[in-house]
Amino acid sequence: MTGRVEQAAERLKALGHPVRLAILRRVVQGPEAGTPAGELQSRLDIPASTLSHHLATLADAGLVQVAREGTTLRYRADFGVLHALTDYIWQDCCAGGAAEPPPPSPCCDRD
Amino acid sequence: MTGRVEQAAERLKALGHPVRLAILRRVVQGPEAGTPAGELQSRLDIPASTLSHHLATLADAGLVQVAREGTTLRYRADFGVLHALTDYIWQDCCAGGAAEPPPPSPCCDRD
DNA sequence: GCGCTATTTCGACAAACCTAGAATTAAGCC
DNA sequence: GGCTTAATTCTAGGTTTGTCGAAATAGCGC
Repeated sequence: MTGRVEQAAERLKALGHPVRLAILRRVVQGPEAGTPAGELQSRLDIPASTLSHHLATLADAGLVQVAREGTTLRYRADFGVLHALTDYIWQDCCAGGAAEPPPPSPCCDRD
Repeated sequence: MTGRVEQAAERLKALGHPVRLAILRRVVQGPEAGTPAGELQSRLDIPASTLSHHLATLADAGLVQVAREGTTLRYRADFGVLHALTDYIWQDCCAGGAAEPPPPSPCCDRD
């Protein structure tokens, strides 16, 4: 069983790489149905195997989800997980600190 | 020169470790003047050298600040940096996505 | 200066990560 | 089945990380 702290750490680590941050940005700005891996590859101009590796890291962390559509795989961001992560930082990690946390994101309740 | 993406990635990576997350939590919950390294060490029960290594990682990333007080070093969280980081995720990385970002933290404007 | 305490730096080792070319699987089409 | 495209998995390399004991540094009091 993976604890909450470990899960948050895994997700933060997954975000902690410039290429993966760039990937996520592209995925977020892409269509809601998901962005094909090939499109990410041509846009970011990195080898397909390297991209695939980073995508797997993001997917393993639960930050993005995959869906097959014929031969192409579409990746889309999981905003719920992303939200839970930033919430975690302020609610579970930094609660009780000297600074007021930001509001617990009452907006953005998709899924 | 380190770009904004690289900086955000470095900070996220620094957060992406269970022990460092635990350290940060302790530091946040400690006194505003900072928590001595020795107290962190006894509370978390990890070797001093290991702790020091993680503290250096957090400090290099700018997430915590150090201040000497006699022979003890006090570590305290930099909430401004922490805030800028969570804001970055939603404003610079995930802007324009399908989900509404959380409000750009109108509260908590310390620093 | 000497001793004492708090903390870091050094050194070494194993484990994990990043990169990317080559080989492989998956799906569709003829 | 064979061909083509899309993407992953395999394999291998060099680099970075995590851990921790031992040694070194920093500050204080005598």
